[in-house]
Amino acid sequence: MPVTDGASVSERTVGRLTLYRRLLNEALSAGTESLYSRELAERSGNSAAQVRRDLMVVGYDGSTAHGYSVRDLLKSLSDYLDRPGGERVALIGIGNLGRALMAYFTGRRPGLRIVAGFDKDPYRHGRVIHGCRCHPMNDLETCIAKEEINVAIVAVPGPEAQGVAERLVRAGVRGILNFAPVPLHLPAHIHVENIDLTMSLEKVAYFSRNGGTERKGNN
Amino acid sequence: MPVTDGASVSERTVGRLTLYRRLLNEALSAGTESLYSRELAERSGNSAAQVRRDLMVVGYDGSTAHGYSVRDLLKSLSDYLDRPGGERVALIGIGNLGRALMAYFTGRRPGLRIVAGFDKDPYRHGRVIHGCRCHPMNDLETCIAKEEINVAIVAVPGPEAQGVAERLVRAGVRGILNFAPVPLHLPAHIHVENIDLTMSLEKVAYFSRNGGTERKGNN
DNA sequence: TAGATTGTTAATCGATTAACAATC
DNA sequence: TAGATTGTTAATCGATTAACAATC
Repeated sequence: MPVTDGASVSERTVGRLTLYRRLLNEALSAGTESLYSRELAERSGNSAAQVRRDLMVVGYDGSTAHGYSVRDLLKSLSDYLDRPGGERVALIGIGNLGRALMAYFTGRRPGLRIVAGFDKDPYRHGRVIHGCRCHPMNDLETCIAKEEINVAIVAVPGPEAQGVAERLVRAGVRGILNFAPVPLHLPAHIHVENIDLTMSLEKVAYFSRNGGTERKGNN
Repeated sequence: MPVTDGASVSERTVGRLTLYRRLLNEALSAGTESLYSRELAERSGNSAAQVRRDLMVVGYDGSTAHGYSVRDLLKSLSDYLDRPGGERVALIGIGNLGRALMAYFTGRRPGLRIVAGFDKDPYRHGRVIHGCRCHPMNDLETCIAKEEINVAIVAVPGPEAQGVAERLVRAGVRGILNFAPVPLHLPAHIHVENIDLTMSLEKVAYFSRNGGTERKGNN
């Protein structure tokens, strides 16, 4: 039974849970039916204590005899992490990066689907890219309402990102994955996850000169 | 004068420094010649105390009268962050995502250039994409040595990533930006920065349902 | 049983923020 | 000067890890 919540969970913990899920799926494909915290720790690059603490939050109890049942744990993780019925995602900005993201997410995780694309370029309107139709920006609000979309990916140029994000929030979006290299200023209840490609590459460049920072596990 | 180093700097600090640099460049474009920690704090989404502490590590002193000189601070940041002569980067995997990354980084930051692409698909060998030639995987080691490359971007499918990463390290690469959704197991002195697109989207989806986690500033 | 693993709390570690004397 | 800002240390905060009784 999943924990009745109450305690809020950190961003890092949720990240690690999604990683565990992936590793558990791999294990299941390889025919492994049960796993110890120690094994999941090695594969994920975290400590065994952290794995146990993380798994506590999803409310699934392992056994001291066989560790964790892979199937049962996957079920608990899905109950904890996924929206029942699946998550419907909008993608704003169908440039080079946007199209690559379309391709990347298509079919990768069922239950996490990009169902609508938007671009200001009329040339792209009506086109279907990787099974997803591209709409004009004017249709943003109505389309997001009609399709019951809660999550959006912003892949527009930096100067346009803040305006687009504000429109998304007014349309009812609650979470944004932002690829534009600008800090978005939005209400506190909106969750924003920034992927700043240039910043990441600059960090790698810096530490490639100034010694590795043996950070463990996930980003 | 830049600090003679000694104290190692956290990954987060370096990330914020690159963000400050971007904001300072914007300010300079807008004609702003000096800035207070408070202003940089607002724009970056961090606290003023943190901005001051961060800027201390680059060894540039502001003045109590006018705050920080934008030009001089940019110079100090460049001295601190950049490799003299610029950073030469290799990109492994020229699929949808790889090509988008080529386009994204081309001309965005001079001094941070993708100078060689690699792919196992013979169809792509010899092609020039966004000004960068695509080589066969066999040439990886020789090409990286010849081009004096220290940093690589891995955009190959998950199952191939560990093998590719090990070859890169043997060839002399010291830092890797990894887009493959697998934890890389490499020597501790190699810096690995993971960008896990699915994990990031799953985190956004989770927190879009379970309340915003008003995280400040950068990722 | 003996040995290993679990859930869970206490101790540790590191990063952020608050505070303040020195400065302009 | 008075007010605001700086560099820098101390206090706070949160996350990770170590430890251990209970369990199989």
